[in-house]
Amino acid sequence: MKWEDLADQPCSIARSVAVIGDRWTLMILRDAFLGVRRFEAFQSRLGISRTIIAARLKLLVDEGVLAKAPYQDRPVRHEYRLTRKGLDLYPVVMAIVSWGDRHYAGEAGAPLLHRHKACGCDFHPVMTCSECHAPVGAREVETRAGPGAA
Amino acid sequence: MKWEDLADQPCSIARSVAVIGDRWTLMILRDAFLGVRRFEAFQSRLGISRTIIAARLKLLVDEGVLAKAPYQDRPVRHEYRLTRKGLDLYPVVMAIVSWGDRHYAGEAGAPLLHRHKACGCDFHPVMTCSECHAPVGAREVETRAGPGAA
DNA sequence: CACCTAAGTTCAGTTTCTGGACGCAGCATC
DNA sequence: GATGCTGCGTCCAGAAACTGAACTTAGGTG
Repeated sequence: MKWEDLADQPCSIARSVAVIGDRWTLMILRDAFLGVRRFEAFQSRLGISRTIIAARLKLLVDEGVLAKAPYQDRPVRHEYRLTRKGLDLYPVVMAIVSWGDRHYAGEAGAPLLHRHKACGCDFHPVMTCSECHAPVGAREVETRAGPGAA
Repeated sequence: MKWEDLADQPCSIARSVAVIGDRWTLMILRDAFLGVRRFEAFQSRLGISRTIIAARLKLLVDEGVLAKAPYQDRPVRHEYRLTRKGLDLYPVVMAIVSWGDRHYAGEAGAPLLHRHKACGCDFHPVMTCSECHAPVGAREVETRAGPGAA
């Protein structure tokens, strides 16, 4: 299977991974959630090839995860902002952060802390059931084919 | 920045992405959560080069996400099982599924349904605050440097 | 003995990624 | 009015990753 074929699979993971599953795309999204908006900023923070930055940003814009908006005229300059669809990736990013905090933080502790403005506490994300609101673990779920199956 | 340097960054995303941020690794993890355990099964389900399967499985075993256990002697055959650390990736996988369901399922609906055994309902994951148990959105969080910052 | 399975490994050819140089538009400075 | 700077890209040759197909190993089957 080629990676472009992933988008055509009857699988939400495959379709998502076709967009965000790239090596650097997740790092770009991390920075986007931290408030980075400009090409130069993404490039200098990540320290990778401008070619890749350009290609990844274009893919994310094409997919509607980021939107390009002018922030000045003469010369026209654009910035990249998370769209609603992009903001919906927050649980993905936080789940990855949380896993990294748990398994790779080491002695020093987490590199970043996240404070929930509503309650004022530093928190970590907990995945809960949309129906009964209890935390859900891998072993407590049964999977079966849905309406969009092949 | 090189791909391998990600693991040394003072950032939980970078460190996690160094392990699971590969396109095929996430697909392997999807299958692992669906119960796939054997080399041949991963290979035939994904339809990609055996070389890549072998390399990705080895990385996941080296990182302690999967564990290799013999399931028969004469000849010895091994299977790959999710470890505790691997099972901790469930929120990541479910968050990706959920995003794909929302933005790429189309008319047909979700390819897979997930039933929470505890309450018996089909559900989607909701990210909540570990402290106040309320759902958390991207805009409701403040980030700041933690003890493990550079 | 010939053929089969599971789990890899090896290899040559192709694709993708990479760093570094370059292009370009509009200022600002001299 | 030539030179330089900033922001945002594109281009190119070399390096790395991926690919399919064949091969290996260790035993099982008819």
